[in-house]
Amino acid sequence: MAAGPPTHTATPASTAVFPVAQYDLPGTLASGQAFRWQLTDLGWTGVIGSLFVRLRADEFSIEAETAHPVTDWSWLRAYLQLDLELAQVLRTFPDDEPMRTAVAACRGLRLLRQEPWECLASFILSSTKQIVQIRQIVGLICERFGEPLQALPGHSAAYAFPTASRIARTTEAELRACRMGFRAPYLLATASRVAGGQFDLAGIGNLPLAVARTELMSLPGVGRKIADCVLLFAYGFPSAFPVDVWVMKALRQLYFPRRRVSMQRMHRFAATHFGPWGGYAQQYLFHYMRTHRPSKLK
DNA sequence: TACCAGGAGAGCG
DNA sequence: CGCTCTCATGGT
Repeated sequence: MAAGPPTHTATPASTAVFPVAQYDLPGTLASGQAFRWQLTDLGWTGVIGSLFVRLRADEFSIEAETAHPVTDWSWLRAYLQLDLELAQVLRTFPDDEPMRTAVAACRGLRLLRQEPWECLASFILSSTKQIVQIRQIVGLICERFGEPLQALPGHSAAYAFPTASRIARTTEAELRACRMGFRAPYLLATASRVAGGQFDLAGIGNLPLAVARTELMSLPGVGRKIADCVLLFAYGFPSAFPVDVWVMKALRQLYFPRRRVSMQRMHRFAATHFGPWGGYAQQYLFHYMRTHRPSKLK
């Protein structure tokens, strides 16, 4: 099964190559910040906005292909955050043993810049779910409620992430049929508020971090952790520091090995200890714990 | 089989 | 406040 050269019957596709340094594309796409990327034998495939995208990477570049003509690739540069100087970010991390270990173990790990609604909805579905299950649920709602898209030859059908108004027009039963359980009423209610214009997702990015967080937490099914994920992964607030069970265990184990620390104190510690790019540091700790010491939890 | 998962919200003391 | 319980489902 090969991609094959473009034929006269196919929609003209586009290809672009971006030089990169210190960019671990597979690690980044699989690190639990986005849930739609899949590794196929032709590369990593996913959907950004309403475009099917295939990515391939080597040490020095990322090659992107779309099923439709593209001349302006700025949307992809933004999604992959290609203009970020990773070295300058790493330099702001605290110079301590846990951080050095995590950075060494996750060379080239990056943060993506995702579309706010997709990010918000995905993380509402993430609560107390393993990443594989989140991917499955997200896949189901895309198949059932997302707009069909043209994929590149050799790839299975692709769908856009369903809009808030489309989700708002579903029923709780339809959503539960996507295996999301008790998260269904949360997603439905939040989609209704966004689609109905009672909540301004587009304006969140212009607010100060604390205000933006409070706003997001007013949505059904959105607490501190999910709000921080959206602030970090979609709006790019670099100091937003999501604390989930993995990060909590990492912080306890690495920084407070023999002391009981509450969630609130941990947030205070994180805010002061990890600096202006704390969110980035958090992703290194999260990914390090998940990929390098899964058995050392507890 | 038992335990746990990128939690949130309600109820309680 | 801060703690505990429940919620639904499937992976390991």
